[in-house]
Amino acid sequence: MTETAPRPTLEAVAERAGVSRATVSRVVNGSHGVREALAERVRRAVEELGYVPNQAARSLVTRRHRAVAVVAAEPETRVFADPYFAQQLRGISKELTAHDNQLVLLLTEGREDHARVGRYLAGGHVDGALVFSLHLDDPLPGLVRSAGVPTVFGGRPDWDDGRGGVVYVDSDNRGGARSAVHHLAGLGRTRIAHITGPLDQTSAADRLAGFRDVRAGADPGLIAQGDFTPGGGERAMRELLDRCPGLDAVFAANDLTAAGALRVLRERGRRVPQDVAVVGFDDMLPVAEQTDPPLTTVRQDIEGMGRLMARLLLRGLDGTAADDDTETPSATAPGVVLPTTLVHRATA
Amino acid sequence: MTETAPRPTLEAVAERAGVSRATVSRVVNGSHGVREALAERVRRAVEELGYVPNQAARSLVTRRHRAVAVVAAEPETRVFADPYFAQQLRGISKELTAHDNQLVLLLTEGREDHARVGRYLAGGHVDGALVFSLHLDDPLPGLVRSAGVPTVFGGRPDWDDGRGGVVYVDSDNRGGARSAVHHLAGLGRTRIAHITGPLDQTSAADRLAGFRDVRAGADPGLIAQGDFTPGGGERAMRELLDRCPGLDAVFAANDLTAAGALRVLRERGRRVPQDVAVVGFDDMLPVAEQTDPPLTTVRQDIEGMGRLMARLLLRGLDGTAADDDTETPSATAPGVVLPTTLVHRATA
DNA sequence: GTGAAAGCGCTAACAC
DNA sequence: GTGTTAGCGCTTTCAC
Repeated sequence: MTETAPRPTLEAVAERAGVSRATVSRVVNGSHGVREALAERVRRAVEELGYVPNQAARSLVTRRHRAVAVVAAEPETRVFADPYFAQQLRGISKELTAHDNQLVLLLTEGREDHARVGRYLAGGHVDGALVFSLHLDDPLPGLVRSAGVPTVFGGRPDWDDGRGGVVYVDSDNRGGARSAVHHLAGLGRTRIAHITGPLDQTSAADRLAGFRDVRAGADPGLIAQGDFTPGGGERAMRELLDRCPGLDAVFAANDLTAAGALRVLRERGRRVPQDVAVVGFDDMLPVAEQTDPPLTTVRQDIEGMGRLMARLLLRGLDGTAADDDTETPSATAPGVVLPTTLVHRATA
Repeated sequence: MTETAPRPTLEAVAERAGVSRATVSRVVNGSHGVREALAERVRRAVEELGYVPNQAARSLVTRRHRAVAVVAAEPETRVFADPYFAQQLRGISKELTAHDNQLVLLLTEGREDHARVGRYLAGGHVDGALVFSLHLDDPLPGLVRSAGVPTVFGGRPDWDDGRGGVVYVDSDNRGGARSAVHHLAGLGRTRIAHITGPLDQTSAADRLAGFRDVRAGADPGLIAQGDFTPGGGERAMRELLDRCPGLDAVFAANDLTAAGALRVLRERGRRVPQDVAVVGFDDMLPVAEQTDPPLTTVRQDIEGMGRLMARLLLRGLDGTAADDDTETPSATAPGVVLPTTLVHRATA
């Protein structure tokens, strides 16, 4: 653990370049109206001294931090159960980095942490927040609101279906579900079952809604609750098979669930896809490609969601972000819903 | 995206409490030598105004940021392939939070990012860094060194086997591997194979070393290279079976590898554990409990590693951290190696 | 014990 | 165009 040497200041650079601090500041911040000759001298001095701006001093006057908080409830969401959150993080990180912003990670473990996060956000330490709020009664959204920090949500917050000006990014869960079920129906399957996710999460609720869109009058016995885990998928599949031995297709709310269902199907002697066709959701590669047989599933662009969240936030912060990108949605849209695509493998 | 209101300053609190800024500062920072009556008045004013210290202003004078960078190479490590890194992050987050430090996440995607990270670290934006460096020729460690930031590494850096003052936290990979192989031998197995991880990572190399410690004269044909993925495990297992059809045990370098090996074993008609006993490494619950049969494996306390890394760093920064904890290692130890334990399930 | 005052390093008016 | 100046909100000697 080496001791960190005193860094050169603007002052030092100015002296070395034989100009004023203001001029150095202008050059460093890329503002125009500095004669090229001078600018060059300054740049050289910066280089020679290894000058790096002191962000604390800068923040003190600009009130900008070039930092964004990412808030996620760790135990409640499936944050670490599958690579879902990790991929979003990756997208977020890329986008923030591209615009020279830092990522401050705030993980909450329970109620006690909420106060801390609220205080931090309200403390004006970051310019904005990216919040993952997937549960019905999540206190986080309210907290963030009252903290008065510009925020973009990951996943449709259930408490705001279009009224408020809540900005969020989500996958087209409902449309994706529809396409999955349509595909199954197109295969000639008539007894299509659905294993849901935990229905207090909007993504799970939306996928169920999509299923119902296509199978309006479906036998309720063909719907079983899962929880986005393989174990939940197994339980639900057994239940389904007991209730409706004649089912010929299953739409699972996510890939992990489908993996569990597949195991039970094999255990019960059903051939996939001949006897029972299966479609998942997510297209988590490590899961979907490793199932036996490989899983047909609905792909969502998870990393893209993360990138978009960051982009939207940055854009709200100032006119700085990614105007070059065609994906940028209309400025008035409260929520942005990314399309999904069906990936054909072997289970349906 | 609400507009953020102007926050109250120290000045405002001082005025309200009828004292000087200095006194408020003392109270806020918990320094002694302020009469209780005054202190109480100040606290009330802080409360009423909802005062939160401006960290930028504070950092400007103290040169401390109460922030730590976590640096990880995203594509190279298996950061997001399994929940390994996520769990470490969780441990780190908990520990940092407990000591009121923030976590700045720096993900690198390739060479281009190294310069950025180096600049950031050298820029004095954080008080220290937690760096995950698992590869032989990783440029990150060097970068961090020259940035002159207090650092703790995650995993034994290969380029420093005890000489320099490098602080790191690692699992007892070698000892854990030994216990796995001893267990297999204790079961009476005599033709024990090993599927390695990518040998440019110290963890994989150390596990191989542990295997060799116990099976000194082992037939080289009983060792096959994997890459910590299920696919790699499958390939290696096939290779092994082709070379030595009579093998009766396999020690896989991690659980994912073991999962792949298990599939091939079943496909080739070997019963587990009757014909071939299998032991993994990591005890990643979603994997180890879901294999068929459930996997016997070497558990490492991943979250604990993360916590310890943070604790060590914080301790180095000042005398602030976790002196209350018995796990804190001796001040002179360059690296800390956490014990592993064998978890018995059904494969061995 | 408490207050007054001097900066920390930077940006942004405002002069020149 | 470039320099001068006044703070941003806080901690910290140093008097009292």
